[in-house]
Amino acid sequence: MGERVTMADVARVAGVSAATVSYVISGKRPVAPATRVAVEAAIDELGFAVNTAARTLRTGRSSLVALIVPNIANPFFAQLAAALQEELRGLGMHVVVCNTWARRDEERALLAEAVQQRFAGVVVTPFRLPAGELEAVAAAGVPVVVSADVPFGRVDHVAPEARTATRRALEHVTGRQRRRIAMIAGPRDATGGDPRLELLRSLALQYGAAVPRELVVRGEHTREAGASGFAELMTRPYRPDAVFCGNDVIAVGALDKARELGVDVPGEVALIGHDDASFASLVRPQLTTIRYPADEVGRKAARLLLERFNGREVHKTVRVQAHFVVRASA
Amino acid sequence: MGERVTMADVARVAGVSAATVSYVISGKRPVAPATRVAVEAAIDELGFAVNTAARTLRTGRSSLVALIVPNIANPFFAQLAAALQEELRGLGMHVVVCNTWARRDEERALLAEAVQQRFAGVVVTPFRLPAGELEAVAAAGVPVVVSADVPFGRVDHVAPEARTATRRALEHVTGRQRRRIAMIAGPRDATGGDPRLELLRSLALQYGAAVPRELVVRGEHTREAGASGFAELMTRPYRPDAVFCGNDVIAVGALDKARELGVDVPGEVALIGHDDASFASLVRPQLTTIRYPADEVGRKAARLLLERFNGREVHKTVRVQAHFVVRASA
DNA sequence: GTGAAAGCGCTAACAC
DNA sequence: GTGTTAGCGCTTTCAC
Repeated sequence: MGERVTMADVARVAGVSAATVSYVISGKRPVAPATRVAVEAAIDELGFAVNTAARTLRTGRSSLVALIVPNIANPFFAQLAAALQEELRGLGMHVVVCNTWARRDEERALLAEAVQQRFAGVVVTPFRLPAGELEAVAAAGVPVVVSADVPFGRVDHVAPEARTATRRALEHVTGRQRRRIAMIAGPRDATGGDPRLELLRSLALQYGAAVPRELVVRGEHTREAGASGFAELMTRPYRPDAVFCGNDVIAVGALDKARELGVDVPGEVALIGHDDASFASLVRPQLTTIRYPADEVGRKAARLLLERFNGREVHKTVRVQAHFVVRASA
Repeated sequence: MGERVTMADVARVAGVSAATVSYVISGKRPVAPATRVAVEAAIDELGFAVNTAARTLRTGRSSLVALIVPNIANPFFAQLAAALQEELRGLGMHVVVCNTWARRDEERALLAEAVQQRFAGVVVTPFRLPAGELEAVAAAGVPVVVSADVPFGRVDHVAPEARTATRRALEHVTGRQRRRIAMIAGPRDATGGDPRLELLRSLALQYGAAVPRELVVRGEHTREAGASGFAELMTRPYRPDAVFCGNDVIAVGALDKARELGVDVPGEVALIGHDDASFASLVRPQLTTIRYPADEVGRKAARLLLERFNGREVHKTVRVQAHFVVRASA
């Protein structure tokens, strides 16, 4: 079982040279039908599979795609990973998962490694990385797809189209006479600021609502931060009647705290998340949220990577549609 | 930025041979302190990193560990992945995620690939794979760690110790005068049968309860299967007053259906899951469940792999403790 | 304690 | 349409 089968073996059995075997597999130059058949038969007979290490060494291009995200245990990223892997699998490429824990040094180190090992590509959701550094990775020849609300330099980008969904959310909330809107946002030092907050703010005025500075609290994307953020908001003299959250994990934390404090959701305070992580429909009350389709992001990221492999040079942005999902929390 | 730095470059700068650079890095033979310092300085100066493709080609051993699971989007496996990656990261190893969708052919194909590409190791939760096939992988020289309730041949094994937790669950349930115990179990054709069901059954009698054949329904590990399984149970003339579920995903589906049917949980029917997936404390009522510590499984699997790298030959089983977690559903 | 050199398996010029 | 060959960057004998 430990016997390595090489192209040389296949070549011998098929009565051709190793080069021809290589060309049959890659299709990079024409091969006579009869030769092709013989080679394919030999491949099957011997159970040959290309040694990717040798190929990588020779071509300077590995078959690995790094998925660099804050935390793969966040269901949003887990689902993205599944979709990406699914899409890449047919091409013989593998997805390597890398958690950054939202730390800049980890983001940087992982990216550097992707360059050094000549990864086939990188799909990244940067969090604290300076925007320019992704361009450097792309310039070094590693295709980069960023999955984020805002662009990170001139690299391929899967971007949500969230304007309409956010409008719907505001319509929904203001239609129920809620005007004092708060947000439990991400940390202040996240690269690219907080586009979800900015979008909400810029749109709120049109609906006769506002997100005043004193109703914005910040923290990590954790349940704990959601809980303490919500608690803080409830102490404000100008108390919010609707609370948006940077993502669903935060929203669940807020829900925890609301229950603890005896604050009725959505009676007293409407609560709205972002992402539609798998658990959003599991919590009670079920989470009203702005859905970002993780699996579509994964598929589109794979698509962008493929185009790069096929020679595209100019960077490109593709959009995925966000949707306002009304459940019970608002 | 695209400039490759090789050992030869480092050797030139340090004024030694490439072999010495290699030995400094690997520590496989003694190097004079002065030489070591010079080499390390050169490595830092040039920002050298070993080319893993070349190393893999030469040594016949890659730095990749495959995580082969039914679905990485299941929070249990996502958490396992995070822990595994965390643990392996310091050793310069990477985790490749592979979804099998619980299909035997995928399990087989992924395993075969791990052998062909000489992966450093494999962590697998088999589902429909014949037990013997894992031994074949191990025999081919790829360290295998199986994460499953029961052994899959003579390979390393991270096994839950669930007896005590299951006893506690039975005590809890029977202490509340519930004796008609049902289970929504996994599919019949899963390899290794259904150890969770068997354990429950073998213990139930000691608590004056029983899990009669007509109160066992089966399906995939999905929310839908949980819902339809629960619906089916509710039509039984001998209606259960406690329902155990093969995992928490199933339990959530059962909860969905209970709500739909107006069945009070835990009033009419107690509901108990397995795993303690992250969402278990999110659903309402919060899920009472038998917790399997995913992150500990990930860490221990990494540990077992390391021991193999360091030369252990005999297979080994390590245990992780399951715990009965009482929440609101039972 | 260190170096020289072979070779892992593949791809891509360069022949013919 | 096919073969020959060099060499990717590393590890590891073998030699000193």
